[in-house]
Amino acid sequence: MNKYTKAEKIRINSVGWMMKMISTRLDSLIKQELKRLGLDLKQFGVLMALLEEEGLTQTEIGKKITLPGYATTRTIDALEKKQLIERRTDERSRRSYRIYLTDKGHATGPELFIIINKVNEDLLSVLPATERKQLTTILQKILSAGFA
Amino acid sequence: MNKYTKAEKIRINSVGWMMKMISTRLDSLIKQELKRLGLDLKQFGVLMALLEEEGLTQTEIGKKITLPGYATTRTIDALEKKQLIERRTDERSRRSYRIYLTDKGHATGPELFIIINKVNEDLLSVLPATERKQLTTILQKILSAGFA
DNA sequence: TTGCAATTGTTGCAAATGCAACTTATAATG
DNA sequence: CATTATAAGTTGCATTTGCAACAATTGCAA
Repeated sequence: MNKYTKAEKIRINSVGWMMKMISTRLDSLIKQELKRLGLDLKQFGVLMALLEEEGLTQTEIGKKITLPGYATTRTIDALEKKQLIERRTDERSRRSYRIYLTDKGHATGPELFIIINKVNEDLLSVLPATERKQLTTILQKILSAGFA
Repeated sequence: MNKYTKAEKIRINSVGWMMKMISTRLDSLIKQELKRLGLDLKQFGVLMALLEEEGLTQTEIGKKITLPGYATTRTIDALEKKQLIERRTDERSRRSYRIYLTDKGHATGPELFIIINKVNEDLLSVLPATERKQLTTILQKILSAGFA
């Protein structure tokens, strides 16, 4: 017979389970780093989306970072109150806003990039370059196939 | 110059970011599947931990699935109310419980395994066997190195 | 042994979350 | 056009969450 129970085999071999474990840890690390900027994970996500492309609607932002509408609204409320972003009227449609970073918002960019790089380095530190590349390629493949 | 902004490069190349994206999607898929069992993600985690090994203390369960103490308490409260698990006194220590699955709890095992397998299959469907193996190996390496 | 520190688990309460309903605006259809 | 459907965004409210304080027990060290 086998020295593992069924559940143990699953935990050890399940890519999904392992990804969730790692992701939980990533959240915790990032949250920790964000604390000194006074930001939370959602705000971080919205800022990253806008650093990538400004002038998005709220819905577009939500899609990009997988955030439901009501949460996007509230996160943008919070970021606007901190004066990191601003809602501008969309001249093509009166029911949507176009979201832009303020100068203060742009200034957070470098700090956020540092956090991401630091966390990625932590995550990948045990892997040689070959495996880092393999992992990157594989994840890109999964995502570009429409998963998430 | 480069056709990508800095943030876009990060999003595309960041292993951490991609993992978080995928993990969010995994949560959503699993949550969806769990709905018909009347369970949430935390309860799912606790049950998986116990299917792997019974008789753990609450703290041990929390460590295994990365759940803080207060959440473990409440999740176990809920599972006990559903009669899927039971708290037994620990004869070695009067401040901790040993948690066991009930018959009803054991019976959920196969259903949970099916969910995991299904979600994993979705996740990996675009990858050939070689890459599946690579990914598994790499993730195991990261985790066994103490990340998470 | 006694006193202090650490562990285990629980809980009150404020804050965050998620659902569903809602408003307003645009698109589509006859 | 008028009507209906869809989309964008907001919000009330109940539930869930997370922090911090707590009680109870055990470990440790003087």
